[in-house]
Amino acid sequence: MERITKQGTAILNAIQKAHRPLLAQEILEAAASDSPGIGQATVYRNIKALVEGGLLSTVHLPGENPRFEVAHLHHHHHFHCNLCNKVFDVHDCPGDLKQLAPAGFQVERHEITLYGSCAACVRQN
Amino acid sequence: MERITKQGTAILNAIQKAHRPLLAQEILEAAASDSPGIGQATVYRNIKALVEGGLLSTVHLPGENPRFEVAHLHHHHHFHCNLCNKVFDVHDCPGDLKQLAPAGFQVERHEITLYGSCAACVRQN
DNA sequence: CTGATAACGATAACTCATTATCAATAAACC
DNA sequence: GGTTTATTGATAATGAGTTATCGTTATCAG
Repeated sequence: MERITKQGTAILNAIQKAHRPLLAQEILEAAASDSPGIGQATVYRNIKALVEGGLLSTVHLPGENPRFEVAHLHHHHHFHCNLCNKVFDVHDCPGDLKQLAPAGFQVERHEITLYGSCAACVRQN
Repeated sequence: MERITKQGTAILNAIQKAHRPLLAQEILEAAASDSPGIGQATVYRNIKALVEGGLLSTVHLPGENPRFEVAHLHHHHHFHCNLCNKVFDVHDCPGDLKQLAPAGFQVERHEITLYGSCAACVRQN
């Protein structure tokens, strides 16, 4: 990725504007509005380069395909809307969860996924 | 699954004795000690029937293949050991996490995954 | 502007977990 | 014990996501 291309710009823009983690498929669809006819191979190629370059981070939710968002340094979690299936960042955290683990276990890290209805879907129902 | 077979018994026994969620591969290995030469197709077939029958529940952790455990009714979470890669049940829970979500979002459910070292691995290091 | 070549798009290939196929085996009813 | 047929095991096939291939296009240094 040494050259600046219309497709590469469309892909990065799509992710930056979303403010939430996107599936490869969602990135393809969003980038296609800036760069019609963009191929999925191009999307995968660019995502891979951006992740390796540290600009994007990969978000794994249970039982779902990876999503990608602009790399944040701060600790955060995710919310999956059961109605629109979009995923949103959750910037709050209950804090230390070490005490949840059984005796003798050492907790280094935790992941929390919330499920429910996002604000937009709540309004529509 | 109308008939009781050596293989089916070995599979269910392996899962019941584990007291933790097992991958299909782990079930195959554990059942093979009771029923040598058991095929992976048999493991998948039996798992599927047991899940459909409600005896097993499927556990999804972020970015990992499904695991299977004896169906619990009570709410619980999971711990993934970074050293041995085994997954354990965590019976404690911080409780209500509704307040973590952004304004306007309705939280119905949550999943927590803890990562670190299990008691056995802590002892060995 | 022009040449070198990075990146693209279409599509084939790959990976890996899971499922289907089918002949052989073994439950379980008689 | 004999018969029926559900289940097994070996393996081929499937499916979904991702990656490789390769001729074409387009970026950009000179």
